[in-house]
Amino acid sequence: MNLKQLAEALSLSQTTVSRALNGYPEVSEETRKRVEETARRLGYAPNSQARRLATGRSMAIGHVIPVSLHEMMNPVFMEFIAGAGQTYARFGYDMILTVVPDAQVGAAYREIAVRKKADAVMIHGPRLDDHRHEILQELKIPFLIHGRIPGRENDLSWIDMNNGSAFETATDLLLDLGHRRIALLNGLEDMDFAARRRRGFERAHAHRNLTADPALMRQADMTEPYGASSAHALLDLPEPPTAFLVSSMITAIGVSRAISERGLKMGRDVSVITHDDALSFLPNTGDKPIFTCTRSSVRYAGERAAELLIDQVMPHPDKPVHEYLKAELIIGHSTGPAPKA
Amino acid sequence: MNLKQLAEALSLSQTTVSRALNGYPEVSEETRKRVEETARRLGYAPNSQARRLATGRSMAIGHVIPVSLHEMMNPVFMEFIAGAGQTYARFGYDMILTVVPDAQVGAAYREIAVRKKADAVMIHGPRLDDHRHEILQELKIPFLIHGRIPGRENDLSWIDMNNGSAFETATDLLLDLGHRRIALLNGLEDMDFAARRRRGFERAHAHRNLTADPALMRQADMTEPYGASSAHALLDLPEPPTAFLVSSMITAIGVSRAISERGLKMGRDVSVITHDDALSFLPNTGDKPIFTCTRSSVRYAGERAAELLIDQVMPHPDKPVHEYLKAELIIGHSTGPAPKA
DNA sequence: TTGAAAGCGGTACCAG
DNA sequence: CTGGTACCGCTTTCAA
Repeated sequence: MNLKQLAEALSLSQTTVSRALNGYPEVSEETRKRVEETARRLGYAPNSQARRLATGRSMAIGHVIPVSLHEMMNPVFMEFIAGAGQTYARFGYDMILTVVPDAQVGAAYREIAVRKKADAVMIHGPRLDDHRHEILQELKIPFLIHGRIPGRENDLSWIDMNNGSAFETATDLLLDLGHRRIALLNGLEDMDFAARRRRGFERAHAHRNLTADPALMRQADMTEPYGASSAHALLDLPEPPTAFLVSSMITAIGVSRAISERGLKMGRDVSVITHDDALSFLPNTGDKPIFTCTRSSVRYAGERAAELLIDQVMPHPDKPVHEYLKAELIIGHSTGPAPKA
Repeated sequence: MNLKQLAEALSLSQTTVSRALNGYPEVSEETRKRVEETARRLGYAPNSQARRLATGRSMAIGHVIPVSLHEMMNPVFMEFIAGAGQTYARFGYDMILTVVPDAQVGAAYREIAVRKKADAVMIHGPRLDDHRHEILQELKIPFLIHGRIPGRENDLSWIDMNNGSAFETATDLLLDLGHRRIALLNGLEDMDFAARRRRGFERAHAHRNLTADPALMRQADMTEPYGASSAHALLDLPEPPTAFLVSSMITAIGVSRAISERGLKMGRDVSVITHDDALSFLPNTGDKPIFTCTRSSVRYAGERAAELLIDQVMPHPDKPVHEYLKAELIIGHSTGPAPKA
């Protein structure tokens, strides 16, 4: 069933039928009703490819996600995607998802732009030395960054959470509780978000004329075993930390495992604060959640990001947009006063 | 840069240029070289929409994933998607991902089919009373099921793991170790995979003339808290289980947390076997992994699924295809002989 | 071996 | 308010 056939069935021109279906004002109400009714009855829907070709708009947004060695970003990417996807569906946009090895992301973006597969694209997980935005600017395709690229905060569009201040606040809480040896289990610090978190951690120390001990700071892919083995190693030190600040719930679960494996109790013997991305399968909720955390929903970020990007694509003024999401600090069972030495 | 411009730049017809680029044999080697070289230099790539319209093939596969109340499927869906996506990229297919509320999946599939957005689609997470395949058959679009729909094992294409026998084997292992009160923490049993796992669990008991105690069987979304609270509740019973068989690593982590919260030791006081989907962010590896498990990589399933589906779309005989993935049983730290009563 | 031209299924401009 | 028609950019048949 295509437009031509539908028009014939209605004894109308393709033009009129098309106009009726697309809500043009110059069609009589009566004709419109008849057209819509018949279209529904015959199950007609315009062929996407044809419409795209004719309009020049693909009504699709592209996401290129790298499957790097750093697999740990995946659950976060994916949760973000789920949020964005819902928004796209609501606005009639398609999401085209490209999953490629790190080395091919540039090529993947280029394909999308030059073959006109999408009207805009999203950048995930920016690194300190990221160059994807340059490719995209050269290709003249609108894009939005989930995160920020250092030095390009003002002229590129992005959505991000307050990584630095969230970690500063969390560190403050621990310092307020009397902890003086605090370990940081961070993500890989060539990622912008991790670099910011570390700076926030150090800032909190600096404000009290303390310096964070480098021996207590680690960075790695945010797996569960990373949390467990790091916690064991650090607690084995002659001067072990009394608290941990962790970049991911998954890693925090590892830390909590190590703590109980040593016969200690989290929140009493060792305090833990984690960042909680509010991943749907790892709820850390209730009136007093397991982990004290800084929480910011990645899924919500995805939803908002999609809206922002759709806005950029609309025939609009396109000044860069920025959206800054504030993580909340939530007190759970995992923190308490530093034990007396 | 479009075909016309490229043809002009080369002083050739669009026809010849198109043929040269698409590897048709009737083009002279010399012209082909020249065309390819110039295309590369000018950064030409054919517009996808136009090509799709002309060929009638969209070179895309659709995935519709429901964001249900049962969020817990997400990490599994997403890992599968990541696997499939890589395959698509390799074969030059696009993946179009639609994320909608449960109630709209039918409509979403219909949209894809009738607007010709994709050449084929994937069905995720089949339920016992699933009807998606009927819609798709009516729409005459090829599809593949990740999992099986009861009663339709022979005439529909699917890829699945051996849920039943994997859980039967796991239960056997526990019974061999002397456990007689074994708890099952299953996913929601209106999902086909969970129903099969339960039957496998019961079968293992039946083979020894035992019956599994219904009081020890639970089903729910596979969260971490579900594991922890269930384990606590069950271990509080007058006759507590000595072993747990769990449907997901995430839930198993909850179980392990409950065990240590009670001052017990997993693998000595309480045994645990979990199914391990080999999610990238939850590695359970090493020469002796934390959890004894049945393991089957969902990501690999995604890769294979994509290949099978692409095969179906190719101009080919299209008998239904089935692929049966065998989970391996891997012994970790979490299992041991049943404690003396 | 190359080219002209007719689609593919829509949208949108220009007349009437 | 309705219809004719020229594209959109590519593939593919038919001729040369």
